[in-house]
This record gives sequence, structure tokens and C-alpha cells, in this order.
Amino acid sequence: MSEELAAKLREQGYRLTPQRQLVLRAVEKLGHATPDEVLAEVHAQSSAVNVSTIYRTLEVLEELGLVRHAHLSDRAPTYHSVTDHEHFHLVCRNCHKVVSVDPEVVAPLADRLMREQRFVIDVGHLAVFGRCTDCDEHGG
Amino acid sequence: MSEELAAKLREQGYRLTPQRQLVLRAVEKLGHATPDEVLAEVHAQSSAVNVSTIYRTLEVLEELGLVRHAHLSDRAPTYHSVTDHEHFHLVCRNCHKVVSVDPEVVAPLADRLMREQRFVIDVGHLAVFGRCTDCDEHGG
DNA sequence: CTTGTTGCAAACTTTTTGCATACAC
DNA sequence: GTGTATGCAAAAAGTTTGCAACAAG
Repeated sequence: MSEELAAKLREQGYRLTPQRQLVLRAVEKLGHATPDEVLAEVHAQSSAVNVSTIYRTLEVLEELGLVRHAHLSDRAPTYHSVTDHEHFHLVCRNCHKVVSVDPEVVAPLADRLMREQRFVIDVGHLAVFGRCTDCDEHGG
Repeated sequence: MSEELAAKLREQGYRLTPQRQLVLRAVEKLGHATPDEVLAEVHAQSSAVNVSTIYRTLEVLEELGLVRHAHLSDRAPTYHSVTDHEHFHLVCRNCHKVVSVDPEVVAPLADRLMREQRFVIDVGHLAVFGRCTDCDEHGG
């Protein structure tokens, strides 16, 4: 797990640092997290790590393909690990609950857009907004 | 056109102001625009209008259902008029081109999410990221 | 040692807020 | 007139950058 990180880093001439391990672990643990939340989680381990390091590290991790981000709210972007299986997100605009869904569900749409629009979907980045049943039933 | 605005505003106890007319017109003219771009367009008409008015007005217009926003970039949200037919967006992560697509194309996915996840998609807010053919062919 | 990485502080961008004034109704 | 809407200026939120000190390889 940390070996994959080390390998991918070296491959690009980057170095393995404690900060980078901490950030990756935080993202994996949190599931879906904003840079702010990642910072908080990292701080639980080591309070010396700086915000700018979080941003720089998330950028590197994304470049290495270990992490992805999507815009699940009107505020900060949300990062998630890619070591789990790929997935996309349903976001309830009322209660802000996030559900992860298997890419297979969008496959037909992806195929159609590929054929008709000649456009290749980036499923990992996909965020679908709407309203979940809980919120539809009880008002809001 | 401006009558619809006036009517909807009054319906909610809001007032019709030149600023609100200008902002709505700007969004309609621009097609897809960030608050910043809306401000610029409005300023072309009347340079006295303030940024905060743009934000407050976009919020009101969205509440009235005259305007919608989606996150088409990593930066500011993009607003578009709803007086046109509803649509969703394909965004190329390489060249940032935006293509509007008919909601009918996502209908099967919407149906499936409704059935399996009991989730009602907000198609107007949907932004699908990926790569367009132009960018796939010529590198990038 | 060499060069990438970090912490810090400051700048920047985007959005929000408080308040006095102005204006729609 | 009454109360909403606006402009202004300042604050908040999120992100980026320059630079000296530090540390991985």
C-alpha cells in the first residue's frame, strides 16, 4: 500500500515523505473529504503539517492516479482514494448525503455519448445531483 | 420576457429592479457564464452595479427558477438561463469546451437510479466531465 | 551533497456579510 | 412612508506562491 505510493513517486522523480503518506492514508480513511477535512485528519497524527502541503500533496497524488476529486458541493472539492474500485457519486442537494455507485450503471450512457457525441466520460469525476428518497418523503 | 421576471418576483414579495433585469439578460445572452463574467457583461451596460448584487441576484433568480448553475470547472460555478429548454453539459477536461446535450439522453440512467437507488436526478445541474474527440485525436 | 519538499507568511480569488443609503411599490 | 435592494468596504473561505530551512536519496 505504501509501497505503491513509494514506487509511483519514484517513477516520476518525486520523493517519499511522511507528509505524503499521511495525506494518502487520510484520504483513504475518510472516503470523501475536502482538503480541510484531510488537513484535520492529518493533524490528528501530526499537527505540524501545513495546509499548503495538503494542497500540494493532493495535487501530486492525483497526478499519480492514487486519488481523485469531484465537486460534490458548492464549496470545496471532495477527494477520494482510487485504490478502492472506481465509482461515481449521487449527491442529495437537500441533505447532502453522498452515495457511491458502481460505474456499470452509467455504462450505457457512456457508450451512447461515445457514439453520438464522440465524448469519453471520466466516470471517476462524475457527480450526479438530485434528491434522495428520504428527502422526497419527509419534506425539506 | 421581463414580464415573467416581474411576475415571479412579485409572487415572492420581491421587487423588480434594473439590476435584476440586467443580470437576467446577461445570463441569457452569455449562455454559460460565471458570476465574474456576468458582472463584466452587466458592467458593459451599467458600470455602477456591484459584485455583491450579482451574487445576491443570481441567488434570487435561481430561487425563482429562471436560472440554474452547475460546476463546469474547478473554479467558479457557471450559470445559465432556464428559459431555453433544459439541458445538461459535457465538459472536456482538456480543452474546456462545453457541449449542451438533450436530457432525453440521460433518461435511461435517470430511470434506473430512480428505481434502484430511489434517487431523483437533477438533470439541469448535471455536468459530465471527460475528453472530447478533438482532444483525443490531437494529443494534449 | 544535491535537489525536491516543507513550513510559514503573505497574496490572491471567490463569495459573503453588516450597515447606511436609495429606491420600488 | 415602508421595507426591500443596493453599494461599499471589510471579512470569510478556499487556494496559491515565494522563499529560506530541511531532509530524502
